[in-house]
Amino acid sequence: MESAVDELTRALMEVHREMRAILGTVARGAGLTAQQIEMLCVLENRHPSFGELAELLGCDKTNITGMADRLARRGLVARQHDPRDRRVTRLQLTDHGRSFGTTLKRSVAAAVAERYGDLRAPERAALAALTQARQG
Amino acid sequence: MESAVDELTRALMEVHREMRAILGTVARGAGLTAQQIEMLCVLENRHPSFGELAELLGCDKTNITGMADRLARRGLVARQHDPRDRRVTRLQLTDHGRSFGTTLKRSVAAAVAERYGDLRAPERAALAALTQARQG
DNA sequence: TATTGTTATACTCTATAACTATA
DNA sequence: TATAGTTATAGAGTATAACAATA
Repeated sequence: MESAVDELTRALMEVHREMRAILGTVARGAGLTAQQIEMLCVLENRHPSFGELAELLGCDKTNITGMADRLARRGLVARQHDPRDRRVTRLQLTDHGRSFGTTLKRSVAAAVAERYGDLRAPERAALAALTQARQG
Repeated sequence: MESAVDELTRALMEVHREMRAILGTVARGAGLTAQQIEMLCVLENRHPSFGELAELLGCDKTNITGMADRLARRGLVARQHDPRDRRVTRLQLTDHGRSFGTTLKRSVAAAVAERYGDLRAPERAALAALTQARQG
């Protein structure tokens, strides 16, 4: 018999894997990678430093330089120097990046609806609670 | 105001990103990659063909060859030829791979407990049901 | 001295196209 | 002819170590 935490872990792992497949498909169709879509989504409500981005994405800060370069080359993001600490660089969506991100989110939402659209209210509430509880 | 699907998508994206960070940290500590951990987890209850593995992991089948090679080199998985169709190869956990996977799952569960441990029982049950319902 | 972002390097993940073996 | 896995190739993600600029 499984403990409550093991059961929760198994469910979260499966959600993670299915979302990874969805993001990969959407990214492929848009000529991007899943990691790039994730970065665009993270930037939607934030203007983080490179170090903060690394922590948000769960990777080393040395990776952020190259990812930012590749997204900047496509005109989706732009570097912004922090005036209060000249060591710090922040990343921002461009207007193009923001509208492109909106299009991507619509594609992801369509795939989510197809895959999870038959969810009952309790499951949806649980998912919402999962992420909202941690913001307080 | 957000639609129900948009809200669900946002929650799933956030769960995905946080699980990605957790898996990355656990993988780093174990000298593996997040993708390798995912493959070991997928193999726990299945013995899929390479094509099925590609679909489960949301990537092209050409990637599976190299991933299987690298995990086999560490003695964690083993190829198995399907006797009914000699074109098909299936992948299996070795005994070592299974016990190693159990250790990894314990690390992931510990991180999940720390991050999501304040969830109430109803939310946990709903989340567990989230993925079980879809198997029927 | 410590921190932030960068560069150099090596390995892994990823998709596309072409290939071999089997059906 | 069609399908399963492989190989070759190129680009992207990843961590470690060393570095320049700033604090």
